[in-house]
Amino acid sequence: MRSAPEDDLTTKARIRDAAIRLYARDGFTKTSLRAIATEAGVSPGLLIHHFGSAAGLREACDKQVLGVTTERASTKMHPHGLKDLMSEFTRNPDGYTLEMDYLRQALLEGTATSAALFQHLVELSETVIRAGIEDGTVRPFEDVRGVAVLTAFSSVGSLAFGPYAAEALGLDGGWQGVLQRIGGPGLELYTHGFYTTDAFLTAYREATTPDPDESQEA
Amino acid sequence: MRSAPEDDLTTKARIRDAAIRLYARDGFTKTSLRAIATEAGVSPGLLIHHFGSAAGLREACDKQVLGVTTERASTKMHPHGLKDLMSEFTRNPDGYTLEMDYLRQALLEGTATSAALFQHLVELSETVIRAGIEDGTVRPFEDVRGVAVLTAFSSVGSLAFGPYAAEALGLDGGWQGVLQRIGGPGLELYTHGFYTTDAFLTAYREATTPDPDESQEA
DNA sequence: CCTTTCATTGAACACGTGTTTAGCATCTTA
DNA sequence: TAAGATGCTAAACACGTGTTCAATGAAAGG
Repeated sequence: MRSAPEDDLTTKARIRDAAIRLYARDGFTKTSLRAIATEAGVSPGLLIHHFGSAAGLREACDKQVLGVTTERASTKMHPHGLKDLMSEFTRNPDGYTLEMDYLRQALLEGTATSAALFQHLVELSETVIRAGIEDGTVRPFEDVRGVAVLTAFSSVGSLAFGPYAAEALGLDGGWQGVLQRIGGPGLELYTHGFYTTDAFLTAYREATTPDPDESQEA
Repeated sequence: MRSAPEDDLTTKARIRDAAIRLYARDGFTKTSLRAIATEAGVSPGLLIHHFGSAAGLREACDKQVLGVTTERASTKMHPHGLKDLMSEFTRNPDGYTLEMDYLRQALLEGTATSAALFQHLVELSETVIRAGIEDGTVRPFEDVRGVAVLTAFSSVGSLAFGPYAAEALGLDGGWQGVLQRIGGPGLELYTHGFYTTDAFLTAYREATTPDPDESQEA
């Protein structure tokens, strides 16, 4: 009783897939309707006949990519943390690259979609962190949301700037190789920390909690 | 015996500054020559008369912004770590916003400039980390460059996606407020780590060091 | 079979872009 | 003062963009 999936072999779906491919590869602003039409082997007018406008096509692509990724994410997310998703990813890295590159471009685009994407990731991080605190594997941070934003910065940063990091690390292939290289240091950082002492933290706390009677403190 | 600085009041400099302002605010692709001309109170043809082409104007802007920021960064970087730069920044946050927003756009742009910028930041992070390891304040990581990439992800992420995080945190004003909010959790994370146990790290290490004679290990 | 609908195309249009060109005014310099 | 360079403008050009429109082909339905 599927409604649309069997519709996925039509020219309309072919156009959509071609658009997703080019959007993911070259970005949204640098991809013209004519380029998509050529990629799909079709005339430019047909695109807007099927999707109404360029914005309509973009919307359909967003819906498609967001649909499959959030579906995958939610099914892989509920049981435990990111572990399943990470192992799933490392098992078949190529299965996600198209959607990931698309999300990367959407993130770099600088529109309301980018903001929504980022904030969605923050919410997700916060949920995971709270669960980790609950079962005792994650430190009970005061500002959980702040930590969630921080981890979101790392995740999103690795996705958005992974290709550049690949060059810096002498790897080839975009963010996929970077993720594997980064896993070790990341876990090391996340279990043992970065500094050897808590001098910086205590100094920061003393500096940022300026109790009004600071002279009487000693 | 200054060569150019006194030239900084001419219309050519006014055009350049107007361009930097618009580039920083709206991004490069969304800023047209005509918009810059209007902002500078000048005719479109004058821009290319002074700078040869749109690319020439862009280049001049890059040179200007990169010049002042790297000058500031190097003078503030040499003595100690980021501490001076951070305190300097928190003291007068508005003094850097224009250049930072410009760099943000350059980072999000997705050209060779973005990659160069990121890689420069990785080098800088690595230098700082190595210095920290030397004086004993930073943990002696195996993969220093990997950690440098990781910290670069965080820095660049906070710059690039700070505005979105501001919305997620209920702050207003872009990445400036986010940095202040993030400082505490960041330091907490960097001194005590994220996890409470090293279970994840050891599990990862066991999984990723598959010595060929694993059965004889015990 | 005829008709009606729909997918598809090629050419055109309006618009915004970077760039060119000719002209004008203004300032410098001999 | 006359001449020449320079700062600057207005109008136009070539080009790429998204979009429209009339025409054509094929498939579906009565």
